[in-house]
Amino acid sequence: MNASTKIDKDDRVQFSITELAEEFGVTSRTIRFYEDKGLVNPEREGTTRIYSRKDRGRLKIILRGRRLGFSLQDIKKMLDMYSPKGEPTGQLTFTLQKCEEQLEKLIAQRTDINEAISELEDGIAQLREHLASGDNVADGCKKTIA
Amino acid sequence: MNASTKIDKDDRVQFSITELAEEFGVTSRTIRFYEDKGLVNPEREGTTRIYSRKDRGRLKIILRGRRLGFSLQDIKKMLDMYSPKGEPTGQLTFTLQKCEEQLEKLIAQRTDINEAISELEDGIAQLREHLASGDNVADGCKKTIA
DNA sequence: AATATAGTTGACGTTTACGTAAACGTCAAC
DNA sequence: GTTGACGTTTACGTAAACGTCAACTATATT
Repeated sequence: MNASTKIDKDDRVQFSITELAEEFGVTSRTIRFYEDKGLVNPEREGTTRIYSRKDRGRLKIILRGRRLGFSLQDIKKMLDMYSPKGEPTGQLTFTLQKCEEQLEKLIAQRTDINEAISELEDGIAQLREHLASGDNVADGCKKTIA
Repeated sequence: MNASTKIDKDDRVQFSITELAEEFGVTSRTIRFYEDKGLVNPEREGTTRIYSRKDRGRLKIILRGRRLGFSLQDIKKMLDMYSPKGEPTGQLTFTLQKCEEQLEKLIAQRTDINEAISELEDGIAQLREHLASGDNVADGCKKTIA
């Protein structure tokens, strides 16, 4: 049980926690944390975690979900509703709904950020004026920004 | 000490905590919290906080700072460097620098958000396709979103 | 006086996504 | 037979910006 059980090289079937951690640019602590939260459930060899390709896939999904701003809770639900055998219709509509919600949130955020950016740009311009004119601001400037 | 000390109506000189809380749409607890953090320092009449117009101005600044995404710490520094008597030059350049930093952060955030939005829009489109075609997704869909 | 109203302090709770140490097991290599 | 790398569990810590609650106090009105 050595050369035969040992995996070849690149298209692995099993992965260690650190391998996946490195591959995805997170710490193993993070991956264990996801397990705590019920997002992954690797096999065990004794106590050591053994990750399958499927587990790896789930991790990929989790990480993308995070990038897209989903909470781990939402991601869990999406994954949970996926696993059953047959019709993933429920899961699909759920995911779709969550995606749409998130999309709206992001758009709202973008709006906010755009406003903040405008305000800041204006403020910066005014600050520069004051600094250039050596203005002895007494009480008027703070109204601009701070 | 009633009709004379009582403020007239609109261009007040003193404010209670709840007045300001309502005006700015925050709870009084929040305002006290800001005081804890050293952002405001209202007078006291006994134990009761009395906010001056200046305090109110500071609150305004604080709230705008929050909207612009500054941390309370940064806001505090901006405010702190303001109060001294003379040249607010130091404060101005500090504030300016912070503003520029924040502007960059916000722009970076906007970029991230825009990417996320694109990804989400794509994902949503694909989910819709699958749902429309009644696709019996086995393992391919989850690669899309979840 | 007693209730009502507003205000205060202090301390702990909340949320999210992990970090960080402690203390120990396991396995291969030297 | 020890070293070192990697792994495990348990559990408390962190950061930000408040919320919540309990127990008082102070003032005003009934």
